Amino acid sequence: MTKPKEVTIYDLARKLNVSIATVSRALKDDPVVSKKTKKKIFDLAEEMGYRYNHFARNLREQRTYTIGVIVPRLNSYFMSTVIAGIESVANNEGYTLIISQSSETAGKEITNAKTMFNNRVDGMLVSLAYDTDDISHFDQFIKKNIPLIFFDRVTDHPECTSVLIDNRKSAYEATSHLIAQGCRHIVHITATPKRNVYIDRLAGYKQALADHQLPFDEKYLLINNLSQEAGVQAAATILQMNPLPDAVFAANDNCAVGCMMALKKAGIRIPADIAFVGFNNDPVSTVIEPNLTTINYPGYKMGEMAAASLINHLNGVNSIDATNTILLRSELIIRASSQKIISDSE
Amino acid sequence: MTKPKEVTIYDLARKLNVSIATVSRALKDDPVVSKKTKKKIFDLAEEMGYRYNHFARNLREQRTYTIGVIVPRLNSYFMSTVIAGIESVANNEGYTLIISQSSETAGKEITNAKTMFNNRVDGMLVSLAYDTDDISHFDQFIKKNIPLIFFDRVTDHPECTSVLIDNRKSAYEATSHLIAQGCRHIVHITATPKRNVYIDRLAGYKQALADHQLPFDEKYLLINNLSQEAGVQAAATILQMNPLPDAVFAANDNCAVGCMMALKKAGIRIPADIAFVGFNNDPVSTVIEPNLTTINYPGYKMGEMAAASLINHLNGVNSIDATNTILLRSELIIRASSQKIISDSE
DNA sequence: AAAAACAATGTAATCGGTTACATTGATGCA
DNA sequence: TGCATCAATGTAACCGATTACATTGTTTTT
Repeated sequence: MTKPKEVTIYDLARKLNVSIATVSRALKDDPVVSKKTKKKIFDLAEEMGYRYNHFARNLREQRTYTIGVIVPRLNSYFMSTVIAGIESVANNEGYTLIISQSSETAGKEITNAKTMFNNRVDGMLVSLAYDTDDISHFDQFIKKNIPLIFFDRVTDHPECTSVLIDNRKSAYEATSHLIAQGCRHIVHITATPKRNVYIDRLAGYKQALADHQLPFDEKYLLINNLSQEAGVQAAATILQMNPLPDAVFAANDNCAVGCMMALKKAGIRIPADIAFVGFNNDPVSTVIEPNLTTINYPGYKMGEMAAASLINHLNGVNSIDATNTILLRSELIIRASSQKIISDSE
Repeated sequence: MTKPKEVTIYDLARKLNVSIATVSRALKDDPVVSKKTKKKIFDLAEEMGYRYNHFARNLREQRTYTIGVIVPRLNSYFMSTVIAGIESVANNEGYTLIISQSSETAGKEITNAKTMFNNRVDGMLVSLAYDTDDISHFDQFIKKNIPLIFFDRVTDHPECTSVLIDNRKSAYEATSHLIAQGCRHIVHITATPKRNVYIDRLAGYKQALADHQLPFDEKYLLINNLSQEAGVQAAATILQMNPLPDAVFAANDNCAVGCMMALKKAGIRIPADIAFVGFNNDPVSTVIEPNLTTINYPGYKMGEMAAASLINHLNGVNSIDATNTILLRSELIIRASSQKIISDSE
């Protein structure tokens, strides 16, 4: 029941008749300590089951070697892939992650930010919630010079780097692809245009329409929370439209899938009657029938890039300040859900 | 560029002409400090932007208020739901989480355990990787009296509590359901029987067969890693079988889905030719056609229970030692993929 | 051979809290 | 009035590292 006493550098020093300074230096492999002494110290540390006390160091160094991560949700394929990328880099560099989810609400995001701040993270990686309006809860970090990097769901901030894809271009490609398939009445389902990803995808959609002399019709713009259920509701709305649209471009795969299922149930043929394009390349896109055309983008890489930038900055290797935005490549993956014209055999 | 100096209790004490002891006590709302003094201190702390230094406390108290979480993967719907449950409880109780994934490999799990240990977590919540054989990497926690709770993928350990469902019973129900539908040649797809979840599901499957006078046929037992791709390969194996089986009970939904898709492509009708039951109630189970019959179990609740037990134990409220296992309820959700006999209309 | 240079190690202050024990002043009671 | 009691606050040791600066002994230089 009683806790076994921890071994400290004092214990090691006493046993070997050296000073704690020497032990401390030896343990961090300082070249100033002789090889012989180092070996003795390493061996004894091993033998006595010494373990490093981060808190003593943190207290002294005023650093924590901890990175705070706030994501909208963990249970999306994309986000957990990003986190895997972040983790691989962070682990490698000796940083620990504190991960929390905002559950898409600004309130939880604010709470999480406060927790991170009080835990004195050395840096922050953030992807914003749907409904976050102002980002003043991140000012505390800026004020204390704690670097902050946004990824995917970013915001324009003079002091922060962003890691993301070109959402505008991707949406442009998706929409153009539908137009090339002969679609003229294209619905766009997206979330409240607070987040860059939705603003930009909408812009890309509009641009594609404009470039092909198609009018933008407000009625074809459906705003919801992009959940699968929201997709089902969107289907109901679509079924009321007259004329029926001939394509849907949804800002994520989940919502597209919900919508497709509901439309199919209503007797709509996909892609013959309505073609579909989603966004994210979620695994579900290859389960739904017909398989969903979507935009693929590198989540793992995005996590790696964000973490690497942050850590480089923390280590003073290169400053974040110079870089404002890191854009990653994305691509349109064409599957059956959008192919009205069968061009190449599969 | 220079870091603004942090405000400490010494600064507060100096400004108010009280001792640091009084400030420290006031800040933790110790009743021994007078209300007037407390108020003064709280107000000044607020005004000066004081923030609590966890590291000083941790160093002194030899606690970290941190819980380590190791899961096989984050990007599964089930696991991220569990984590959401853990997080809600931990946050509420003032604990911080360190989350990491083993990526289903023992090697990574060992590394993660070491990291957690060196970060001096107060307690551990673990769900084991596929291929973890021995769990000696958790001995270090036991030895230091750091409580350890397993959830879902558990192991029998005299010192540890487990939180899970009755996998045997669930698998028994699933299999019995298939038998009730008239199936006689039931394939079971599962993972290496190292983890309780797979051992128990297999046992439940066998038991159901035995109770209905059906023979257990080794050929009908397919072992793989339960990924979607593995499901596709399983389909190829199934197609070689003679006679063709009339049902598949897969130990997770993902694999079932992969298998179903491949079989459908080969012209097999589901459930007419082969009925399907999965496990987990992953969202994908309602996307696949026909919708997948599966076992639903409460991930969020499981996370809550595991975290609550651990924290109660840490706070000395109730000892873990007494409780060895916490079983949660699970249920069979019948959908189209297994209904050969249409009993009730939908 | 004395001085300078250097390698190896030691001393002691510091980080910011917690808390056992000590002190102070006010109140209660005989 | 004098002593016990108690509420409120203070003093100082402690947690375990880091590191600037000091010290020691050895080697190189002239």
